[in-house]
Amino acid sequence: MNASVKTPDITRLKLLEAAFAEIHRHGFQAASIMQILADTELTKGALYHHFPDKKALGLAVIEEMIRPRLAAMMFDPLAETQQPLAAMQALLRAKAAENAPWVVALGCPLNNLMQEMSPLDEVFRLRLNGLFQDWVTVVKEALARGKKSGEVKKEVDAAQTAFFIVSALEGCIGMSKNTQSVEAYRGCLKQLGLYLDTLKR
Amino acid sequence: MNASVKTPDITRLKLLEAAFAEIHRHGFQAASIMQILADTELTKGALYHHFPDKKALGLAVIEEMIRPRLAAMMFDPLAETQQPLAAMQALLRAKAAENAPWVVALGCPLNNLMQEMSPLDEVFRLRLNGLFQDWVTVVKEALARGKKSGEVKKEVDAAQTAFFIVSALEGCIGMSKNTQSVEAYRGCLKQLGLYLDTLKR
DNA sequence: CTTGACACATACCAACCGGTATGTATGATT
DNA sequence: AATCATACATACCGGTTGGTATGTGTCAAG
Repeated sequence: MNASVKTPDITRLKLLEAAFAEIHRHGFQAASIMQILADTELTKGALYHHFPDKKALGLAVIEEMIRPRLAAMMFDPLAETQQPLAAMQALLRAKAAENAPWVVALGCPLNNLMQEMSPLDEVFRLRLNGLFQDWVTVVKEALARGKKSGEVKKEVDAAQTAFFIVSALEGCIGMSKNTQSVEAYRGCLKQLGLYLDTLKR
Repeated sequence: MNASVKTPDITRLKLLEAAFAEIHRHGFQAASIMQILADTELTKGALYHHFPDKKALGLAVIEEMIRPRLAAMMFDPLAETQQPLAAMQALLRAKAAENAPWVVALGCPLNNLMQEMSPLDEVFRLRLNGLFQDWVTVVKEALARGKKSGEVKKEVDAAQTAFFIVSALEGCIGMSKNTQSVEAYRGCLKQLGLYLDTLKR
């Protein structure tokens, strides 16, 4: 009956991708199960076979879709750098250089979910905060290495500064989404870059 | 029948206050009309007499609840200062000194709505962005005055920097909400303060 | 060849949603 | 005193939601 018979992991992946897109567009609460099924051309039988409920689907999206993307984009480039400031500057320049930054249209998937779900559901909050804290930790340890290598001022509080950098970046993305302006986005990234310069020794 | 007869503006205000709280808790889409009515001990007749639909109620909350509060808290202190950096530092210290910052629990009402509604509804986005831009403009003009008075470096791009400052602040609040940590909140505000110092001449 | 687990599809449901239509008490106007 | 708009209250409605119960085709094991 189905075109692709007996390929459960592919089906699951299709559901995750569609759910990721739908959640990114409308948020978790407003994300429609029916819309996800329409996008995937699947049925409720398939979805509820792979996920016990909507919440589990959302959590799976966080762990299996958002986390790996964020890791590839933000964690890996800072993984073992001795010059975190230069690496982050390069990262910001690369993001600013995109001709159609997708984050300006719909924002950062992680931040969107954090703002929506954290005050509403403790399980969601803990998962999202775990991912966020991992990010902050990556930046923090990179800054610590930068202090050792002499790129970063010794006075810099690595933990607080890392938290602030990630916060400011998410803030820039969020405000640019609201403004719907790539120009504002690039300007905000530029100012964040200028701030990073002040951390140099 | 009703205890307070013929007091339409009071009724309207009660609806706005309850709607503001409900929206702050659950976001606009998830805000329940029935819950607002339960909180106010009113009925649908009252609500739909004062507001044509839910959307109009939400927009009224933005203009009549969020805007004045934001203006009192953030606009007025910077209105005519010649030392914007000092004024903002004082503002940040005051916010950090609160023993139970309400923004850590539920976040900034403006930012919450921006993140949720901007990609979904253009009317909402324009209203929210209007308020946000007013905020940025207040900061921008304060920075401009600071440049004139000699407090702020001349190289500072007032417009971009103002956008960044507000973005970073909203970012700090949002991330702290997610972390549910007053300590993180204070640390983030402190780092924002250190950034402001770098704008000094 | 049969059995049974897996991977779905179909049909159905109670709950809740925003919104509306109608009824009614009150106060001001004429 | 009669009229009428205001300011609500009550009852109701269609649509959508997430979720479930049941049916069915496929494949692997025995």
